[in-house]
Amino acid sequence: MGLPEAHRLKHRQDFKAVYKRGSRCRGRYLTLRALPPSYLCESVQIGISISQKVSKKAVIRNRIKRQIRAVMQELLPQISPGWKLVVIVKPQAVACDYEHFLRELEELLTKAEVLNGHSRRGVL
RNA sequence: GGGAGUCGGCGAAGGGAGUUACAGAUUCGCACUAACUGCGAAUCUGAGGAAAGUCCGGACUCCCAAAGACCAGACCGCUGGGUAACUCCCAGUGCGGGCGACCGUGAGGAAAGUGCCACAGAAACAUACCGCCAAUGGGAAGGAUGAAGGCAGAAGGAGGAAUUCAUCCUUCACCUCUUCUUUCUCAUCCUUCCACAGGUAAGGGUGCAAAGGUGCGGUAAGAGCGCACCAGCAGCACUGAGAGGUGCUGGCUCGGUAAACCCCGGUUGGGAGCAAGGUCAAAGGAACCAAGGUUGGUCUUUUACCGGUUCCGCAGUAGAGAGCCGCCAGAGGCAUCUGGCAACAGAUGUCCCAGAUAGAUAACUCCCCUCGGAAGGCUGAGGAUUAGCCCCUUGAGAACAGAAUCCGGCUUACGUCCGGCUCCCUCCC
Repeated sequence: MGLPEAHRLKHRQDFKAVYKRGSRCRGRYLTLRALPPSYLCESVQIGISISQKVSKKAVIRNRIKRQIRAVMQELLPQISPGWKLVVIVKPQAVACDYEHFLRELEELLTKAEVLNGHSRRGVL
């Protein structure tokens, strides 16, 4: 995984908690679930969910995951600490490339008020 | 030059550099308490030929108590070799296909037995629908010969007697016998016709398949009925390690199906699978079921094991999406040599080459290369045009596809590139 281990969302309970109590933002290609910080966790934890409905080929699913991870890595400094995020990939995302994901995620994170305000104007 | 066959190689995204990140190994440093562990740095490594399908064969692990014999079951099926093993691989044999290089092959037994062979067809293991034949038997017509008689006619001779009339004598007629002719009957033979019995399995038609095939003779017509060649079968000889091959002789012809049962030969404990399994703390309690049971069967021998299931609870850590081990040095890769036609084996040297577990390879920048597109310039050429070079901009550099315990195969998907050898056709010398 492209992200440092501290920023990974690994356990089933964490995923369940995000699905149960987190807010939801829908985009064209992705859906973002976000759980606000609790005082126990300090770092941002990110998980990615991609089902076989998106593509039956593991190669394609892996490529999308890697690209999303790369985007998150770039956006990581701007995210307020403590959030737990799950990115759900929609079937339309098969045709996307890195630029698409970057724009979409920045939009979704802003919508969910996860970003700490210092938007990078240069990217857009 | 074109087409084809076969063998092999390669296939992170053309080559290189860098930045930011990820995973593992090793080393070092720091923290810590001894370990485990955590943090940081450096170096190295980081998906495939199919990683895929999960179809075979194994390694490994556990369960079924252990061993032996027989049976059952399962699997295999041309020969020889290779391998840990295989339904895999190599070399060959037979058969089939191709002009050929070559390719395909589930290839023991159908003359041990049983079964099945749909539809069609007369018949699918023994039959005769159409057809062919008229030898044999039968029927019809004609002819020839023969035999015995009957009838009729003619001729001849001989004999006999009654009645009527006339006369008196003969003839005719009548009866008997002989010969000839005609006709009928019977028998035999010949010719022609019929096809009722019969002969036939050449031909037609049906079918995947129809009683060895072709030719000549032969026959009433036919037929291995005879002969020649071919195919099949049996025997013998030679040859090969073997499957087989070659030759000779013989009698004479036998459908297919064994991925139907079966027969023959060979091999073989079964099951579950790395979520296997092992390991880690100081403990137990409750409920229910069972009271000789444990390998596919039988027999024998010896010992061995002993209740089972579910739920609750258990410390800093017993984790259900899982802590550590298993878990990556291996039937390993590469090179050379030796043996072998080869598959492969052996020896020596050298190398370490993924070990994740929400699952590691990404993002970006720069330079060069190849290809495509657009605009412009230069050079050679008489020109159209074409070729080369330079500059600018933009795009592309793939397809199938992602390790999950590990190996050996098979199958499927994909693709250009590259190369070797071989065959066929055409052209030139």
